[in-house]
Amino acid sequence: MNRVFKALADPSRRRILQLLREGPLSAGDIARHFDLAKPTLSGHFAVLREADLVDQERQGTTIYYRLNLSVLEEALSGLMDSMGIGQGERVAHSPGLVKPGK
Amino acid sequence: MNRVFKALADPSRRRILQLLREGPLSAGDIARHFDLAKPTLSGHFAVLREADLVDQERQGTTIYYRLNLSVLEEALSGLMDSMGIGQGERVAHSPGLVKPGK
DNA sequence: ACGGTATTTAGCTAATTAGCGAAATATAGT
DNA sequence: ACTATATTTCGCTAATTAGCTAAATACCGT
Repeated sequence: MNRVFKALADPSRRRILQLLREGPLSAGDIARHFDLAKPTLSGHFAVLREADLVDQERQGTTIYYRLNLSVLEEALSGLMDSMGIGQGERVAHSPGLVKPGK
Repeated sequence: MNRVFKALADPSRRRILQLLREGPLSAGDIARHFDLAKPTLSGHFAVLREADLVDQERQGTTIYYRLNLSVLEEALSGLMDSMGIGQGERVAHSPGLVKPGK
């Protein structure tokens, strides 16, 4: 859980997670959105992977990254709980499920 | 907002925020909970202040820190929004107010 | 086996960070 | 003015981090 917050501390990494929100992307796809060298991005992927925020899947020569949303949710709601934020229950907006507060 | 996540990346600083959840505490009060030198803690306070996560108020010779909950909420819900988490509205549990999703 | 594409690993540098002890500052009381 | 207490600033060190280029690895097609 500490790894998650460490991972979230970098803006590029937060941006990567945002991009993955739409669906899996290859390392190259992601790199196209940044002005950083591939190895630099690769390092960011490693950090996200170690925090378990993304999963990796090789498909031929390209590697796809997929957002692990549950880990992010867990960490954020864990922090919110520990800070006493949002003790309410969460109610879906439109076609909705009820998610318990913890 | 980047400063907030940078500030949250350190476990000691998260712990400090947690302690402040109960109410304002002096630097010394907080220091008592840690095994760190005062100057080290003072550095953490500075980071939290720069992130606007806490307010400082001098009272005589002691300085009190108060949690700035709204900034924390803002940052966390901002991230959640950008990640597509929690698009539901938040409903208070018991004696409650309704907080809009964004 | 070779050549091409995708990605990571290795090795480096510069910047940032967390920690410390010692000294400085600020306020209160005498 | 002096002493005591609370906290910060200064100056340092060791560890971590983000960035780079160059080289290595992995897989595919021929």
